[in-house]
Amino acid sequence: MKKKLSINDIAAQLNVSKSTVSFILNGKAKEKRISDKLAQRVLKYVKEKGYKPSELARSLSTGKTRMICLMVEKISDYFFSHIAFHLEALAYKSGYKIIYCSTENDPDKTRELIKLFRERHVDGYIITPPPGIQSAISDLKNDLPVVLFDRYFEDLETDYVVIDNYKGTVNAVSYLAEKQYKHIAFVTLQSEQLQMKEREHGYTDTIKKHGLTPMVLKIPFENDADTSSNAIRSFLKKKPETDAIVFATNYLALSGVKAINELQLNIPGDISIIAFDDHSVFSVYNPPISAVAQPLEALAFQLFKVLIDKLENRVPIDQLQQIIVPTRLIIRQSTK
Amino acid sequence: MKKKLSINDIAAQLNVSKSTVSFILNGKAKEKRISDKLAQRVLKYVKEKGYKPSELARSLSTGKTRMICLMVEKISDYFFSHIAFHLEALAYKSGYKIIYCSTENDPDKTRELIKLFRERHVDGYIITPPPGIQSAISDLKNDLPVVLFDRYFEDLETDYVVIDNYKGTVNAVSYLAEKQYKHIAFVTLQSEQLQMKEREHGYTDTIKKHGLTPMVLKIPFENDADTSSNAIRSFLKKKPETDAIVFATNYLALSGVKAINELQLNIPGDISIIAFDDHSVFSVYNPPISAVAQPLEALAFQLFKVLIDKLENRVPIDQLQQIIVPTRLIIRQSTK
DNA sequence: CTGAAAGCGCTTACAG
DNA sequence: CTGAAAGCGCTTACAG
Repeated sequence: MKKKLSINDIAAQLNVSKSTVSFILNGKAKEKRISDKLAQRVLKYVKEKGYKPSELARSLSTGKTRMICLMVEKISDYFFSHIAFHLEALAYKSGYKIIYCSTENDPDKTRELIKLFRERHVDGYIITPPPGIQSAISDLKNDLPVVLFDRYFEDLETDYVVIDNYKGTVNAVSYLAEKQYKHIAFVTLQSEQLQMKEREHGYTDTIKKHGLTPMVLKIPFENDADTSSNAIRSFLKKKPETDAIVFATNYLALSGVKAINELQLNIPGDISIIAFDDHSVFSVYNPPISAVAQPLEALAFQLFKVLIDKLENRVPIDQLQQIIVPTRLIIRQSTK
Repeated sequence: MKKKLSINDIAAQLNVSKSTVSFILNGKAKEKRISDKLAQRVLKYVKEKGYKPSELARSLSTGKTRMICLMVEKISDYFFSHIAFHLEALAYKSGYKIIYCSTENDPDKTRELIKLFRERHVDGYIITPPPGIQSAISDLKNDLPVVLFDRYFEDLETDYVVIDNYKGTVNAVSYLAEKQYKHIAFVTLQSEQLQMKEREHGYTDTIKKHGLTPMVLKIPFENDADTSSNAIRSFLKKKPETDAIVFATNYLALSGVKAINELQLNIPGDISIIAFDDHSVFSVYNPPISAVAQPLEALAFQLFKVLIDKLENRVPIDQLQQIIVPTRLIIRQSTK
């Protein structure tokens, strides 16, 4: 392995001090009133030699690592892996790198992860917090920029970027109600997470507004495809009048389709469905499934903007930035 | 923000030199014959104060960052995001962190990314290489451990972990042939990638072995769901005798299902299908889709093992490690 | 058994 | 306009 060049080598070769080289490399030549001639000479040499300063040394010196920690519930989920993809593109343009990790919604694991990333001095955090870690988040945000997403804490003031969960189900249910569906059910998870609560409220409020009766099925949070489709099947047997279902997540909708098929019912002939949270397979499904879509790229954009504005001091560290991104109702063929 | 403790503070408080503290913290107390009493005192104090050495400073000093670069085609793909998830769990246990990036199969972007990660001194690389970057990979692996996965180069000796693509389609086609299907088609992408070639060879060889006639449809690499399902539909119109299809990727299979539905054909009544590469939605699809599954966790395990064995010098740097992981044929209801 | 010192490769206040 | 020097927070060969 060929020896890596250091700024000392460059300085020695060129007979200038390494401060001068450093200033030139960091674009402070003008500011430090270094002659254009010298600057050009250094730049040319550096380019020739393909010298790149060590980010490590720079980090130790500046205290900045240009790394962002992306802490999601599970990186392999459709939603999170797409956010990761879009964030990467944005970070790339700004010279930041992203380290990810999965909390699996476990508060202890999350606290441990935060500790580990602090040792590595990442500059900022993007987090989908599990329940009960308000104090860890609070400590963290005292020291570094933190933006929560997907969910936040009502009892903790933080920056966050979320979608309008409430409005999302309001739109879905309103659409169905206006199409004259009379027995619109809601299938959700047993979860205290804010975003789930809000999806449910959007459903309940809209159902009532239209003078209909709410029918809610709650499935245990830990479930596999079979247990949830079984639960949905028995629910439908008990409520055969159901003519439409709004699902609180995309995977619940897939289990729902399975249950509906098993009951030999037709979508949308017998039952129409709308899923919260779009999925790339929905458009190639049979039938293509209507969805309340989370605008992934827009979310990632807002997330990155909120964080980078703090990292680069464009927004005061203590100024709250709370962004609510609207959802989009995509009607495909799973609704009449 | 409370001032972070440094090793100097610890040493000063305890009236010992920082070398001693460093040795104790790194478990070299015995080796350096430091008294148990002193060691205990230091450890206790460090624990009390919650002191954690700065990984950054340690990295600059040791030249190791305990970071691994995971460079995949696209982090949001089902396959890659799941590999990322499993790798994270393994890395976590070993004290490594993972930085990801997406090449989008672009050689120039990939070369640029490698350059950026080298500046950051990551310790090792896990890469799904785009075509034509043999020389960049070759340079890289001269300096650092690199393991390719999903695909590799026939003209470059490297460590790699791949699945047995050839055997994967052999198994799928054999299964169908033994079930007496006579007109088994293969739908793949126009791609020169090794893994695609091998899937195709597995198909062709097995078809011939059974005395059948190969029918191959190649869809442009850049495609959306509609163009591919259109292509499949016209293919099926031209070859109405087709009684089974093996798809080279999971998304092609979804497009295929769409095309088959549009033609009012029944799965598996009229046409049976098997997809290469399982997907979490397959089991909740209508009908559930049979698949040649890539064992995600096993792949991640092998990948990590190959890399970590080199990072920790358990395997000589120049000893090639080339692992081929078998696929698993999962029969669901899309085949009779 | 333990400490003083050099070194990793940068940045930046300070001095001239 | 430019350089010598300190500092970021560690590790580790060397000396005693």
